[in-house]
Amino acid sequence: MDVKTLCLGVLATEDRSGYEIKKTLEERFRHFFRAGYGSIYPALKELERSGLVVCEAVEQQRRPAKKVYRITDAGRRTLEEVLVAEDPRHVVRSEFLVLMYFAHLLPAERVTQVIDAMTAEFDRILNADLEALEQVYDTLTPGQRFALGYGRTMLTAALGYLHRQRGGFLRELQPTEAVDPELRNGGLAAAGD
Amino acid sequence: MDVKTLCLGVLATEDRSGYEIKKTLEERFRHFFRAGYGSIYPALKELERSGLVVCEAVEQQRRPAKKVYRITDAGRRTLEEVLVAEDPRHVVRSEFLVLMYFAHLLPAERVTQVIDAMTAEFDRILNADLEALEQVYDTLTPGQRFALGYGRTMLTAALGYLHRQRGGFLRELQPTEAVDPELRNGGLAAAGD
DNA sequence: GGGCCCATGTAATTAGTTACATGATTAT
DNA sequence: ATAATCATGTAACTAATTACATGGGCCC
Repeated sequence: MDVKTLCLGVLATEDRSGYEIKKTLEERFRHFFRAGYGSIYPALKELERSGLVVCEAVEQQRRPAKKVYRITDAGRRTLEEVLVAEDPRHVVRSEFLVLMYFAHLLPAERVTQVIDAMTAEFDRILNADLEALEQVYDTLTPGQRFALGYGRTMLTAALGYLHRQRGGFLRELQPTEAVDPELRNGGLAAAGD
Repeated sequence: MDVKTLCLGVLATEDRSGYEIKKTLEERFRHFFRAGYGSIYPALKELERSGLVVCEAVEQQRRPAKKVYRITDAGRRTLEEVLVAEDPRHVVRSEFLVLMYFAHLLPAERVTQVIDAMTAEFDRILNADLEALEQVYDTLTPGQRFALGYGRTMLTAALGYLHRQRGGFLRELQPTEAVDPELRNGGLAAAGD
């Protein structure tokens, strides 16, 4: 499943230009898929070439003209085929966790800074991006709600974990003051949620 | 941050061959980073070329010889520099959620099958892979425990969400029987956890 | 005047996956 | 005998990112 499939999926609901598809992806797929113009425009061109979408230039007042794409019947068939045939992957690639994993090799301030930056980013996604989606909850399909709810659940869990672990973790990284074994054990217990 | 950095990080703790690095990544980074031989071997070659690791061939009885890599001082410096300089990303790319997002375009059985497969995979990672790590909890650094705990928290939250939402979601996808608006509202409330 | 939004696109580069190629030993 | 594990590597390919290139309109 690549950006071509994504575009086809977005176009299955409504005709859109490449630019508008990018906006849609930013609004709705932000927390689980991202794509830039550098992959969207070539994808649309390729979809057109293979007859899965058609394209119409639309002039606008006081705006550059845009190329609006519409999915064809062949496109709908292909979309369903792809979504039925491929087994979907769920890949997390976290340089953040890699850095945490190697925390003992780094200055504690750096670790602190990275945790706080990650917390801020998660918080922003949850409270700005996903909140905006809640506003239009009624207009969403069950699947869109499912994906939204999944994102909300994961971000909430992540923020909770960061909040609970931050203090104890950073204390453990300080080699200067000896850590009470009881406390370290407390860290273990706290990790269990 | 690429596979080169990962290898350097793993070697910062202990000398290892490419094959052993792969095993380590599978055991310990499975839920947030993966790399195959096709990226690990070239990475080690490049690290050696730039003097960040050195390599020694080790003959073994009844086993093929292996090339054990050791990190150099320059390697340790570079590793820290990279981990301090780059701001780490945390990227989720979920074809699973894409498929859920487009669930209304698919047969309900397909959606069911995909949810159940995802559930099984999460369950396996949580109960086999991460459980094995708990066995050696005492030998882990705080950072390794942090990463482990994060993974456990996320997987538990994901499994909880899938478990809670599965029934209601699949019912909503059935267009045959009309859905009681009250129930649909119930789905909304349930999504709020 | 500066910066952002709308709007489309290409080229070079990066990075990683997949498949191929080889081969001994060990366990079932 | 057959599969799995140990062990290394390359070549072709796929896919996406980043940077570049262009240009009008709108808002402060």
